[in-house]
Amino acid sequence: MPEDWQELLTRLERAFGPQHWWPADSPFEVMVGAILTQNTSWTQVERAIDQLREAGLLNAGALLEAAPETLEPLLRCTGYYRLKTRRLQAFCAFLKREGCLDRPERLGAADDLYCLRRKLLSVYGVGEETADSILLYALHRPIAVVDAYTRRLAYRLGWTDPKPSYAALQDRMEAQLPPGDIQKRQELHALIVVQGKTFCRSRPSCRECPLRRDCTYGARGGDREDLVGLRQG
DNA sequence: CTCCCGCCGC
DNA sequence: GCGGCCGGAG
Repeated sequence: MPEDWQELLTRLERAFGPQHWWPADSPFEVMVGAILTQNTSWTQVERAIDQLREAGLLNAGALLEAAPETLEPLLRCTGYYRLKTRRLQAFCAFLKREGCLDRPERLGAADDLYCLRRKLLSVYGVGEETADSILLYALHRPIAVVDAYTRRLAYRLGWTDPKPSYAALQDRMEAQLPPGDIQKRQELHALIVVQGKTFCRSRPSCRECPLRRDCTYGARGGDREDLVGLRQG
């Protein structure tokens, strides 16, 4: 399959069904999750969010006022817990500066997409992927999210070099997606994550992969599971 | 042991 | 570009 992100979306949706990520959660919860999930599995993030909620700290005002020693034990299970305590509080301080401490969903309401994106990137602990996840899933802005799964999949499909830059890959996705289509962008990223966890893992399991016939990686013999027992290492 | 929806500071 | 941050699951 030549590079075609809409076709990819179609095939993944056929394989895995619609995902509807984060529809029920509050925007603030999505923002917290986006920060906590940095280099961390989502199951641990859910635990931490539950613990914050039970402690009554799942709102920006409370998080900002809380002592770091209060937050750290609750974030411990996500790893980098001291770092993430600082990042969460930095983000809440940013919400306060923007005048939406108690209305996080209104963040950047008056800003255009790229102005708001630049603001987010200026916050300590918010990089491109975190910023775009917040824009797309918490604030419902139309922007394509790139992550490690996206890079890996694009490379294995034969669409890119091994390490395309974030901006380069994002531009290529944006060039093919209907402008302003939020739902397609949300579903595409969600489905790429599912694909990345299920089949296109760092140790790929290509045998039952829905993209097997479209993928140059599998066709090149990249399926490591095929090699188990044949290699000594 | 590796891997997990990265980012910062050097 | 690279190491540090960090715990938990497989």
